[in-house]
Amino acid sequence: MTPQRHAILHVLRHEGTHLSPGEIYRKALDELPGLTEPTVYRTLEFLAENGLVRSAHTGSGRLTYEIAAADHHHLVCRICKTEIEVEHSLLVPLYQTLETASGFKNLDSHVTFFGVCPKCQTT
Amino acid sequence: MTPQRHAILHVLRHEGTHLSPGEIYRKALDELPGLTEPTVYRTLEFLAENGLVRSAHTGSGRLTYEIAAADHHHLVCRICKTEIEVEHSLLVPLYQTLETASGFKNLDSHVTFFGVCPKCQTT
DNA sequence: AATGTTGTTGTAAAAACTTGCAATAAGGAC
DNA sequence: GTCCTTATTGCAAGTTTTTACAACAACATT
Repeated sequence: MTPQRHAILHVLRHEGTHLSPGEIYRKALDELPGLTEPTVYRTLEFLAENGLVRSAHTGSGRLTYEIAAADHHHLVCRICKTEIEVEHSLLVPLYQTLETASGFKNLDSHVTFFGVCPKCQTT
Repeated sequence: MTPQRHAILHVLRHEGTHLSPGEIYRKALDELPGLTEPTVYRTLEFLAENGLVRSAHTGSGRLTYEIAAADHHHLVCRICKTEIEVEHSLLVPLYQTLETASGFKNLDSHVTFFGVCPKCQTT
């Protein structure tokens, strides 16, 4: 655990929500001047591989990171970008089906679904 | 339908598989010299919104595009990147649950799941 | 203590992607 | 046909993300 990794983890823990690499970089810079962008990207990748943070896809194909907590997924409104969390328990049946059907194991516990939220359905 | 859109659709139809925006740009350039990168990105977004192509997330959070065909999803091996298709029918129960639980509608029919394929499980 | 190995970082540059804006083309109203 | 509106494109510049590589620190071996 290097100072860089601590700083980035601290930012994510403190913010509590998911942030883009750029946002993380700017915030972590306050804590650790001299930190560079490539390090942030590499560190986030490292932390994600080791289960300390989670990455989530945004609609536009960029990654966003948040501190690892209880397994959950995201459901994002395509129109207004409102976002709600989905409990992992809802996916368990699907995951069992997928594992049986494909032979794959260890399926990712952080998927982002897109749809249209109740508010935007009426507009 | 502009020449740009035709060229890009043609590339995707011809290749049959999913490609990155950069690959699409380089291939479409042969068909339509003068085509520019921003146009490719904007066109892909447009075609995806109108259901002519589909975008899929890669592990690293980039988008990849393929010609729209029967609804399906992807299951990608985190280790060796092997990729298999998952029929949409397997997700139908989950989607019904999600829609009931959240009020969201019109859930996206192109999700990418990550896991470890049978081959890589033994290694 | 000296050496070698491994892993992490910063630097510099490249590649990928996005944005704002002016020019152009296409279609509708009159 | 002319004018107006809307949509799409290319250009130029910006931002974000990735890559290659050299320097450095930590640690094990001898």
